[in-house]
Amino acid sequence: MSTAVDIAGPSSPDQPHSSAKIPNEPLRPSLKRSNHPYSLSHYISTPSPAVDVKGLIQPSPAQQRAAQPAHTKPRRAPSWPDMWESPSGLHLAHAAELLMRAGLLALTPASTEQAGLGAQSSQPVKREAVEAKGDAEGGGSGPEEDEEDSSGCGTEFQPFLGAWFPFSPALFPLAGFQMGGGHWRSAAMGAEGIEGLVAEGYSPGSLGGGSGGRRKRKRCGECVPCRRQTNCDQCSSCRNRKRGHQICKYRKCEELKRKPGGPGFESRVSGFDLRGSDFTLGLAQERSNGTLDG
DNA sequence: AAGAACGTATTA
DNA sequence: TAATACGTTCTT
Repeated sequence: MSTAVDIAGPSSPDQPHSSAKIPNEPLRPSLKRSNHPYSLSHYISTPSPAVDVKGLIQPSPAQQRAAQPAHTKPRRAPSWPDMWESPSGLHLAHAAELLMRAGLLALTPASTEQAGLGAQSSQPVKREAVEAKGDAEGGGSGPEEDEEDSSGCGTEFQPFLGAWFPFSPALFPLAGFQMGGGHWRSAAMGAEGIEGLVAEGYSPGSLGGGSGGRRKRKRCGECVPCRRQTNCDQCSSCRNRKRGHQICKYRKCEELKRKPGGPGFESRVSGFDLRGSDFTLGLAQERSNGTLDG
């Protein structure tokens, strides 16, 4: 009896009726590639409205206008990515502020220290903001500056978040939950986490929200259905390809069949402890236990 | 709940 | 620009 999990399945590779464009490689090169051409510093230094961190603190009038509802009601309630991808980032910043007021969101030691300093004199914070602004605008920065930026991003990123980014890095997993579905990475990984996402097939645009649309997950390339190279041409998806826009049922990635976030998503979020790094530590533990992915 | 239909992101 | 296919909504 041949079942759906049989790689040969209803249509083995020698059968002629695989439809139009079946990749020989089950996995796209972009998925396999571990070294993404873009480093974190690229996204930091690349001007992008979605990465305009300065705008999170003091949104320009234009950004504030953009944040207004302005017109029609959304078809559905904003999801996490929607919030994350807000042109000004105001949703997330606002949420962070509310959490901070509620005492749920602790600043990193660096940030509290900076906050104290800022109470007396906002100079340090301002200076860093200005420097970061220069980076973000990337205006006139020579190649040597790029070099410096990329080499130092590992050490710059943490103060970058802790000092004047108005919320703890612990918020990043919140966004990451939805961003990556089963592939999200903890912010405890810092730059690695983000670059990991990129390396896993998330285009710069999808990460930064460039196009502002929803992001698509990609097939894992490793599950049995992904390994199939031929369409069955018999399932409803194959027969109804023109209208259905769906991949053959026997080739549908197991990972994509699950809801983004997967089982346990709710409990992980509800058990989220924003204070301190307990949460990120827990995530690391989960990861090492192998209970996180999959 | 499952499947169909559609919108649209992504890729070649 | 067309093809592919993921995500969402609608229908059964």
